[in-house]
Amino acid sequence: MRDAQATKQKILIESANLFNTQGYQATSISDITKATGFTKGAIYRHFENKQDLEQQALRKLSKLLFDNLGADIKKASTFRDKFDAIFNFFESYMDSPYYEGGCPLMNVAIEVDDSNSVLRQQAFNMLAQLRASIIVLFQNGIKNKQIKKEVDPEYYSTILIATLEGGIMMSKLERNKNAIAHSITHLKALVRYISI
Amino acid sequence: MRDAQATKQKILIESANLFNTQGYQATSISDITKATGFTKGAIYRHFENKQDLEQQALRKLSKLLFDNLGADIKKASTFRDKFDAIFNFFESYMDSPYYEGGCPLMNVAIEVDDSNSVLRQQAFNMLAQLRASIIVLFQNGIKNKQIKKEVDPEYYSTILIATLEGGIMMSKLERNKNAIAHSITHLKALVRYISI
DNA sequence: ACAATAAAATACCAATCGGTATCTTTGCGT
DNA sequence: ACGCAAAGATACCGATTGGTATTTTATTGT
Repeated sequence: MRDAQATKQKILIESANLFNTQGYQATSISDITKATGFTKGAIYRHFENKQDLEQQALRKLSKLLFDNLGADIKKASTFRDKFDAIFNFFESYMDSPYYEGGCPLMNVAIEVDDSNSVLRQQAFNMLAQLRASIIVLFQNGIKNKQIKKEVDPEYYSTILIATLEGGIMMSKLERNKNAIAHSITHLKALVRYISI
Repeated sequence: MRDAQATKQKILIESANLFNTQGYQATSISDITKATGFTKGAIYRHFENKQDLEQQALRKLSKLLFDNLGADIKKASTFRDKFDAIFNFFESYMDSPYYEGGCPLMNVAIEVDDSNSVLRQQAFNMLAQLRASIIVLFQNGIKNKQIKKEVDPEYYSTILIATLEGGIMMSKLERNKNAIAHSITHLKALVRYISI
């Protein structure tokens, strides 16, 4: 047979890219055939329907995101460097070819507000996972006496994510890095402020 | 004749609502006919095409936003109260029936990344207007010796908007006010910090 | 070498899209 | 009271949508 696994991955990668840049609803199956070179027949062999493809594509984006972010955090040794890894990761949304359309989490969160949407639930889970991994950093910082013990990890993780996501949105809209750069500068000062 | 002005306004209001909740591309003309009770004939009498309707609807949302926000800011007397007015305004995105779909600026910014899109340009202008009006507050605060003179208005206005928009996104996704509430608490502390 | 079968291409489907041309209704000026 | 023009309804258009049934192509085991 032809390499079924390879074509499925290609369809997944290309459609994830299109979904993240143009939007999920705005991307048609025929858009994906053009991008992949495969026909509808190939696509519907590997995916039940468009919803299924959307969900699997987002899962791929999510995995890519957390794998890379997790690796970057792990690579950093000091807790301050770990936060910098997060900041750099978000700044890379501006020029990384892997996430052409910006943050997949935000893109889905804004596009989908349908209550019973699986996509929405996936975005919800992504936010939970992102917050959880940041909370761990704060907790470890407190445990290791690098962060003041009265700091509320849930509170500060929320501030971090909100500022980063908002900064990305602004920088994408203005097509320059000022907003995300300012956001990161501010968050670094904040981290310094709650450090011992 | 029937009240042409009234029907145009109704079409504008209902479509603005749909665009802001479902998305621009995701809202079809027939969606609008169902929401307004008018037929396609009526819609295309008042608007050249869907793009034209989208642009006029967004302009209406933008005007509504800045009229209300401007009035709230004007009503507040002290500079601290003026900032609170901004914070309250963003918090109201969570339950105000006027902006069911969240912040129109962010919604358009995320949905549209087409370069030559008029909608994108409108969102860009909205961000510029929002930032400008916040910068004025900082400048006046400095002039009146209520804010430290070394504060950079452009920098802090960016932080404010980023944190608020990000907080709204998170709160919308999580369907509770924690994120936006934390964001506002943090920004209030920040304003206090740069106050004299 | 050749079936068997999985993978992908092709050809179609009804429904819906944005948009237009035409017809009907409404209300104002006279 | 009536004609006229504006407002809106109706009926249609080609293109595209997501999806399916069927056919062709390629690979593997024997």
